[in-house]
Amino acid sequence: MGHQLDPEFEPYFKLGISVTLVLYGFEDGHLKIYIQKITKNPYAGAWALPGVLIKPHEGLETKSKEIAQEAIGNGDVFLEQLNAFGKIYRHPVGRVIDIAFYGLINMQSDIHDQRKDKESKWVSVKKVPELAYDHNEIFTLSRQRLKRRLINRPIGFKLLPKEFTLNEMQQLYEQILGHPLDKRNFRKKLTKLKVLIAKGHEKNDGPGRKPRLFMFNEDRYSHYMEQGF
Amino acid sequence: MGHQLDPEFEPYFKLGISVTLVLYGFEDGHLKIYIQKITKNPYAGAWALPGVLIKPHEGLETKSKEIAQEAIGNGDVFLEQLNAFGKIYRHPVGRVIDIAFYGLINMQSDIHDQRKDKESKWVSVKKVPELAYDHNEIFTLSRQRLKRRLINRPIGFKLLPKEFTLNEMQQLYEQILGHPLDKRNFRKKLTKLKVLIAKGHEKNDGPGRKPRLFMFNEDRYSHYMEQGF
DNA sequence: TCAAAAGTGTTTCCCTTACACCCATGC
DNA sequence: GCATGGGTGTAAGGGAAACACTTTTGA
Repeated sequence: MGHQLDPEFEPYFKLGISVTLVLYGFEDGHLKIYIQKITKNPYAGAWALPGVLIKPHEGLETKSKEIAQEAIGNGDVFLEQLNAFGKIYRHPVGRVIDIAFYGLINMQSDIHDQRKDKESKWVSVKKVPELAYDHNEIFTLSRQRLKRRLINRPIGFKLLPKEFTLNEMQQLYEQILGHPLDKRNFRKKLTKLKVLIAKGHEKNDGPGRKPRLFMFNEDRYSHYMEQGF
Repeated sequence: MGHQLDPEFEPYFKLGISVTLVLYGFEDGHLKIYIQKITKNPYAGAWALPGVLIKPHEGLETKSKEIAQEAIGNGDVFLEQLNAFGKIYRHPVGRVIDIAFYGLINMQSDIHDQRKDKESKWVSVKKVPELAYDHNEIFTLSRQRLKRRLINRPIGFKLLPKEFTLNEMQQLYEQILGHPLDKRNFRKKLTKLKVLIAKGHEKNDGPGRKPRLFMFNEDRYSHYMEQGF
């Protein structure tokens, strides 16, 4: 900033702020999140969500995109702020307030680069291990938010490939909502919303009938994104 | 904290964090928020939401309660975190990240003390003036959140006096939602939810029939607060 | 007796839910 | 031909929305 700090304010400008990201993807019928191993002490060797401390001149949204860029080589993905986490002794180095974001990516096209500098992996949301700091708490909150958002907005598409089958989409919804859905009712609702455009048929490797492929209708999509269902 | 900061982390722990509060009340059929005049430069004389910078050992929730305590002499009110606001040049003194909360109070019983040290007032949400910093943006977001919350949770009661008439309650809902409601449908819904307990009749000063008074059913209330409608 | 506010039911429509069988394909 | 996954329709019930008049009271 270049400001000379007024001494009156001096005791206040001593906090750290970190930005943490819960990145969601959908692959092989499973909802997954991205985690990485911490390389530095303290907590070296522990799994954690990607995140960094910010410097005074850095912006929150910008930084969250940078985290995505480092994780998957792509900073141009859907991100939304979750909440601030301010437990007083949260970080071992000093007082840190964490601003958490969650992001939704399409694992087929949005991952441009798997990171090399740190050990990282995508884990099913059902098998998330113990994480460092209070990251399990952040993860839990992000799941609740994702569920709420899915009910009110068509964010599901962010997690699906360009072309997808209705059964894939239903699997995704079931995993986020945490309960099974009726196939016919699910399709009826989609039909009514008119958000889908039919494409051809996919080659299916296993046995069984070839599923129909769909894309989503961008116009309708952005309409519902603003207005809600 | 008493920590000696590792030099590696030194450039990071230089930010300021403020907590800001949008306090809502309902009076004379109007939804209102609490604002106060800033006494110090910069921005001296401008209206703003109540808020303060925090020190490294202070907690976010604790601080938001302290702000309520200073504003209305009562820190025991409903508060919920809104969002972090991180515009880089938001604060003239240095980089400040603001964590905003909103609160709901009953103006008849929760205001124990009107603050004396600063000029302050309650203004209708329809007449909120230009505010300092980015407080108008925070206010706007808080209104959206309040609306969303009202649809899913019975938070309306937080804003009403212990005993209230159905028309008062409907007015409140209409103001938060921003559109008129049908009187009969509104009452039908309330009846079905069984959240109300009938009390006596109020003395009405003007002309017109005496309205029935109601209290809310605490058990039902907390049930819906957890589960949603 | 008039003005002002409170109170009260019915109908229609649409969305939600529950539910079971046939179709295409690969092996 | 059989196992595997994909696809389809109908009926019943419940909540949402539209809609207008009567009652009580104070002046």
